[in-house]
Amino acid sequence: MGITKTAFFTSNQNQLANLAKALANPARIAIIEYLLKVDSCICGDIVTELPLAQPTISQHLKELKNAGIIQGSIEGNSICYCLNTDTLQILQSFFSKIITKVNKNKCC
Amino acid sequence: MGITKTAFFTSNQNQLANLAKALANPARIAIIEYLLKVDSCICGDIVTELPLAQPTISQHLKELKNAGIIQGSIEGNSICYCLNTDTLQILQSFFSKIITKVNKNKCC
DNA sequence: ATAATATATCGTAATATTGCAATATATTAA
DNA sequence: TTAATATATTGCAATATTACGATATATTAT
Repeated sequence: MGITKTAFFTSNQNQLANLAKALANPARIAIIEYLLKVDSCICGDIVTELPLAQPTISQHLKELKNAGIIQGSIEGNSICYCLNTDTLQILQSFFSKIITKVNKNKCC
Repeated sequence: MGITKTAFFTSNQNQLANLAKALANPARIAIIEYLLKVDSCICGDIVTELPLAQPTISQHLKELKNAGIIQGSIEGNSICYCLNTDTLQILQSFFSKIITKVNKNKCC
Protein backbone atom coordinates (compact mmCIF):
# COMPACT_ATOMS: atom_id res chain seq x y z
CA MET A 1 0.00 0.00 0.00
CA GLY A 2 2.30 2.75 1.19
CA ILE A 3 0.07 4.24 3.85
CA THR A 4 0.47 3.62 7.56
CA LYS A 5 -2.29 1.41 8.99
CA THR A 6 -3.19 3.95 11.63
CA ALA A 7 -6.60 2.43 12.40
CA PHE A 8 -5.11 -0.80 13.71
CA PHE A 9 -3.14 0.83 16.49
CA THR A 10 -4.11 2.59 19.70
CA SER A 11 -4.49 6.36 19.80
CA ASN A 12 -1.58 6.43 22.21
CA GLN A 13 0.65 4.56 19.78
CA ASN A 14 -0.42 6.83 16.94
CA GLN A 15 0.19 9.92 19.06
CA LEU A 16 3.72 8.83 19.94
CA ALA A 17 4.43 7.95 16.30
CA ASN A 18 3.19 11.36 15.17
CA LEU A 19 5.31 13.16 17.75
CA ALA A 20 8.31 11.12 16.64
CA LYS A 21 7.56 11.98 13.02
CA ALA A 22 7.58 15.66 13.89
CA LEU A 23 11.07 15.20 15.32
CA ALA A 24 12.34 13.00 12.51
CA ASN A 25 14.31 15.71 10.73
CA PRO A 26 17.60 17.37 11.74
CA ALA A 27 16.28 20.82 10.88
CA ARG A 28 13.40 20.39 13.28
CA ILE A 29 15.75 19.08 15.98
CA ALA A 30 17.89 22.16 15.37
CA ILE A 31 14.85 24.41 15.70
CA ILE A 32 13.95 22.77 19.02
CA GLU A 33 17.50 23.09 20.32
CA TYR A 34 17.64 26.71 19.23
CA LEU A 35 14.35 27.48 20.95
CA LEU A 36 15.69 25.81 24.07
CA LYS A 37 18.87 27.90 23.92
CA VAL A 38 17.31 31.30 23.37
CA ASP A 39 14.73 30.47 26.01
CA SER A 40 12.30 33.18 25.02
CA CYS A 41 10.55 33.20 21.68
CA ILE A 42 11.80 33.91 18.20
CA CYS A 43 10.53 33.91 14.65
CA GLY A 44 12.58 34.82 11.57
CA ASP A 45 15.75 34.44 13.61
CA ILE A 46 15.50 30.74 12.83
CA VAL A 47 15.72 31.51 9.12
CA THR A 48 19.06 33.25 9.57
CA GLU A 49 20.23 30.61 12.05
CA LEU A 50 19.63 27.58 9.82
CA PRO A 51 20.90 26.86 6.28
CA LEU A 52 17.44 26.54 4.80
CA ALA A 53 15.20 28.83 2.81
CA GLN A 54 12.38 30.78 4.44
CA PRO A 55 9.53 28.65 3.03
CA THR A 56 11.28 25.51 4.24
CA ILE A 57 11.63 26.87 7.78
CA SER A 58 8.03 28.00 7.69
CA GLN A 59 6.95 24.50 6.72
CA HIS A 60 9.01 22.90 9.49
CA LEU A 61 7.55 25.33 12.03
CA LYS A 62 4.08 24.43 10.83
CA GLU A 63 4.74 20.74 11.35
CA LEU A 64 6.17 21.28 14.82
CA LYS A 65 3.18 23.46 15.66
CA ASN A 66 0.67 20.94 14.29
CA ALA A 67 2.27 18.25 16.41
CA GLY A 68 1.96 20.52 19.44
CA ILE A 69 5.70 20.61 20.06
CA ILE A 70 5.91 24.38 19.66
CA GLN A 71 3.45 27.25 20.02
CA GLY A 72 3.30 30.41 17.97
CA SER A 73 1.69 33.71 18.86
CA ILE A 74 1.34 36.77 16.66
CA GLU A 75 3.42 39.69 17.89
CA GLY A 76 2.87 42.69 15.68
CA ASN A 77 4.53 42.09 12.37
CA SER A 78 6.17 38.82 13.31
CA ILE A 79 5.29 35.53 14.98
CA CYS A 80 6.84 34.38 18.20
CA TYR A 81 7.49 30.68 18.69
CA CYS A 82 8.37 28.73 21.80
CA LEU A 83 8.46 25.16 23.03
CA ASN A 84 5.30 23.51 24.35
CA THR A 85 6.32 21.69 27.51
CA ASP A 86 3.07 19.77 27.85
CA THR A 87 3.68 17.86 24.64
CA LEU A 88 7.38 17.34 25.24
CA GLN A 89 6.44 15.92 28.63
CA ILE A 90 4.60 13.09 26.86
CA LEU A 91 7.82 12.07 25.13
CA GLN A 92 9.90 12.42 28.27
CA SER A 93 7.46 10.23 30.19
CA PHE A 94 7.47 7.60 27.46
CA PHE A 95 11.23 7.20 27.42
CA SER A 96 11.57 7.46 31.18
CA LYS A 97 9.03 4.66 31.52
CA ILE A 98 11.02 2.53 29.09
CA ILE A 99 14.30 3.12 30.88
CA THR A 100 12.86 2.29 34.28
CA LYS A 101 10.77 -0.71 33.17
CA VAL A 102 13.17 -2.42 30.81
CA ASN A 103 14.79 -5.54 32.18
CA LYS A 104 18.35 -5.82 30.91
CA ASN A 105 18.84 -9.25 32.45
CA LYS A 106 16.01 -10.89 30.57
CA CYS A 107 17.43 -9.87 27.21
CA CYS A 108 18.62 -12.42 24.69
CA MET B 1 15.12 18.79 -3.79
CA GLY B 2 13.31 16.34 -1.57
CA ILE B 3 16.28 15.09 0.41
CA THR B 4 17.13 16.11 3.93
CA LYS B 5 20.19 18.38 4.08
CA THR B 6 21.98 16.12 6.52
CA ALA B 7 25.40 17.63 5.94
CA PHE B 8 24.40 21.00 7.29
CA PHE B 9 23.52 19.73 10.74
CA THR B 10 25.56 18.33 13.61
CA SER B 11 26.02 14.59 14.01
CA ASN B 12 24.09 14.85 17.24
CA GLN B 13 21.15 16.47 15.51
CA ASN B 14 21.23 13.88 12.76
CA GLN B 15 21.44 11.07 15.30
CA LEU B 16 18.39 12.32 17.18
CA ALA B 17 16.49 12.80 13.92
CA ASN B 18 17.34 9.26 12.84
CA LEU B 19 16.24 7.81 16.15
CA ALA B 20 12.99 9.77 15.90
CA LYS B 21 12.52 8.49 12.36
CA ALA B 22 12.84 4.92 13.59
CA LEU B 23 10.04 5.62 16.06
CA ALA B 24 7.85 7.52 13.60
CA ASN B 25 5.46 4.65 12.90
CA PRO B 26 2.74 3.19 15.15
CA ALA B 27 3.75 -0.38 14.28
CA ARG B 28 7.27 0.28 15.52
CA ILE B 29 5.94 1.93 18.68
CA ALA B 30 3.78 -1.17 19.17
CA ILE B 31 6.80 -3.42 18.72
CA ILE B 32 8.74 -1.44 21.33
CA GLU B 33 5.83 -1.54 23.78
CA TYR B 34 5.42 -5.27 23.22
CA LEU B 35 9.11 -5.91 23.79
CA LEU B 36 8.87 -3.86 26.97
CA LYS B 37 5.87 -5.89 28.14
CA VAL B 38 7.23 -9.35 27.49
CA ASP B 39 10.54 -8.29 28.97
CA SER B 40 12.56 -11.12 27.53
CA CYS B 41 13.09 -11.54 23.80
CA ILE B 42 10.73 -12.64 21.06
CA CYS B 43 10.71 -13.05 17.30
CA GLY B 44 7.76 -14.28 15.24
CA ASP B 45 5.46 -13.61 18.19
CA ILE B 46 5.36 -10.03 16.95
CA VAL B 47 3.93 -11.20 13.63
CA THR B 48 0.97 -12.83 15.39
CA GLU B 49 0.66 -9.91 17.81
CA LEU B 50 0.39 -7.16 15.19
CA PRO B 51 -2.03 -6.81 12.25
CA LEU B 52 0.74 -6.69 9.65
CA ALA B 53 2.22 -9.24 7.28
CA GLN B 54 5.46 -11.02 8.05
CA PRO B 55 7.61 -9.12 5.54
CA THR B 56 6.31 -5.84 6.93
CA ILE B 57 7.20 -6.79 10.50
CA SER B 58 10.59 -8.00 9.32
CA GLN B 59 11.20 -4.64 7.67
CA HIS B 60 10.17 -2.71 10.78
CA LEU B 61 12.46 -4.87 12.92
CA LYS B 62 15.29 -4.17 10.51
CA GLU B 63 14.77 -0.43 10.82
CA LEU B 64 14.61 -0.56 14.61
CA LYS B 65 17.75 -2.69 14.63
CA ASN B 66 19.61 -0.39 12.23
CA ALA B 67 18.75 2.55 14.47
CA GLY B 68 20.10 0.63 17.43
CA ILE B 69 16.79 0.67 19.28
CA ILE B 70 16.55 -3.12 19.40
CA GLN B 71 19.04 -5.97 19.22
CA GLY B 72 18.56 -9.36 17.61
CA SER B 73 20.44 -12.55 18.24
CA ILE B 74 20.12 -15.83 16.41
CA GLU B 75 18.64 -18.55 18.57
CA GLY B 76 18.47 -21.78 16.63
CA ASN B 77 15.80 -21.50 14.02
CA SER B 78 14.47 -18.14 15.11
CA ILE B 79 15.77 -14.72 16.05
CA CYS B 80 15.36 -13.20 19.46
CA TYR B 81 14.85 -9.46 19.73
CA CYS B 82 15.03 -7.17 22.73
CA LEU B 83 15.30 -3.48 23.51
CA ASN B 84 18.68 -1.74 23.49
CA THR B 85 18.76 0.43 26.58
CA ASP B 86 21.88 2.34 25.59
CA THR B 87 20.17 3.88 22.58
CA LEU B 88 16.89 4.52 24.34
CA GLN B 89 18.90 6.30 27.01
CA ILE B 90 19.98 8.88 24.43
CA LEU B 91 16.35 9.75 23.77
CA GLN B 92 15.45 9.80 27.44
CA SER B 93 18.34 12.15 28.17
CA PHE B 94 17.37 14.47 25.33
CA PHE B 95 13.81 14.92 26.51
CA SER B 96 14.74 15.10 30.17
CA LYS B 97 17.20 17.86 29.33
CA ILE B 98 14.49 19.75 27.48
CA ILE B 99 12.01 19.43 30.33
CA THR B 100 14.49 20.61 32.92
CA LYS B 101 16.02 23.41 30.87
CA VAL B 102 12.94 24.91 29.26
CA ASN B 103 11.82 28.20 30.74
CA LYS B 104 8.05 28.41 30.74
CA ASN B 105 8.06 32.00 31.96
CA LYS B 106 10.04 33.36 29.05
CA CYS B 107 7.60 31.99 26.51
CA CYS B 108 5.55 34.30 24.27
C1' DA C 1 -1.71 55.10 -0.19
C1' DT C 2 2.83 52.95 -0.92
C1' DA C 3 6.85 50.61 0.43
C1' DA C 4 9.08 47.58 3.45
C1' DT C 5 9.16 43.66 6.31
C1' DA C 6 7.62 39.09 8.06
C1' DT C 7 5.50 34.92 7.39
C1' DA C 8 2.51 31.61 4.96
C1' DT C 9 0.84 29.06 0.95
C1' DC C 10 1.06 26.92 -3.66
C1' DG C 11 3.06 24.13 -6.97
C1' DT C 12 6.45 20.99 -8.12
C1' DA C 13 10.59 17.90 -8.59
C1' DA C 14 13.38 14.62 -6.13
C1' DT C 15 13.35 11.26 -2.92
C1' DA C 16 11.73 8.32 1.04
C1' DT C 17 8.36 5.41 3.38
C1' DT C 18 4.76 1.89 3.88
C1' DG C 19 2.95 -2.51 3.11
C1' DC C 20 2.71 -6.76 0.80
C1' DA C 21 3.10 -10.81 -2.54
C1' DA C 22 6.50 -13.58 -4.20
C1' DT C 23 10.58 -15.57 -3.30
C1' DA C 24 15.03 -16.58 -1.12
C1' DT C 25 17.73 -18.28 2.72
C1' DA C 26 18.73 -20.85 6.66
C1' DT C 27 17.88 -23.88 10.47
C1' DT C 28 15.48 -27.86 12.55
C1' DA C 29 12.56 -32.16 12.07
C1' DA C 30 11.39 -36.39 9.88
C1' DT D 1 17.63 -35.91 1.66
C1' DT D 2 13.17 -33.81 2.05
C1' DA D 3 9.75 -31.26 4.46
C1' DA D 4 8.62 -27.88 7.72
C1' DT D 5 9.44 -23.68 10.06
C1' DA D 6 11.35 -18.99 10.73
C1' DT D 7 13.02 -14.94 8.96
C1' DA D 8 14.95 -11.93 5.30
C1' DT D 9 15.10 -9.92 0.68
C1' DT D 10 13.28 -8.27 -3.73
C1' DG D 11 10.26 -5.71 -6.44
C1' DC D 12 6.55 -2.78 -6.76
C1' DA D 13 2.46 0.38 -6.21
C1' DA D 14 0.57 3.95 -3.29
C1' DT D 15 1.59 7.63 -0.68
C1' DA D 16 4.40 10.93 2.15
C1' DT D 17 8.32 14.02 2.90
C1' DT D 18 11.81 17.52 1.76
C1' DA D 19 13.17 21.70 -0.16
C1' DC D 20 12.47 25.74 -2.73
C1' DG D 21 10.96 29.42 -6.21
C1' DA D 22 7.14 32.11 -6.93
C1' DT D 23 3.62 34.29 -4.92
C1' DA D 24 0.12 35.63 -1.50
C1' DT D 25 -1.12 37.79 2.84
C1' DA D 26 -0.72 40.75 6.60
C1' DT D 27 1.36 44.12 9.59
C1' DT D 28 4.28 48.23 10.30
C1' DA D 29 6.74 52.38 8.50
C1' DT D 30 6.89 56.36 5.50
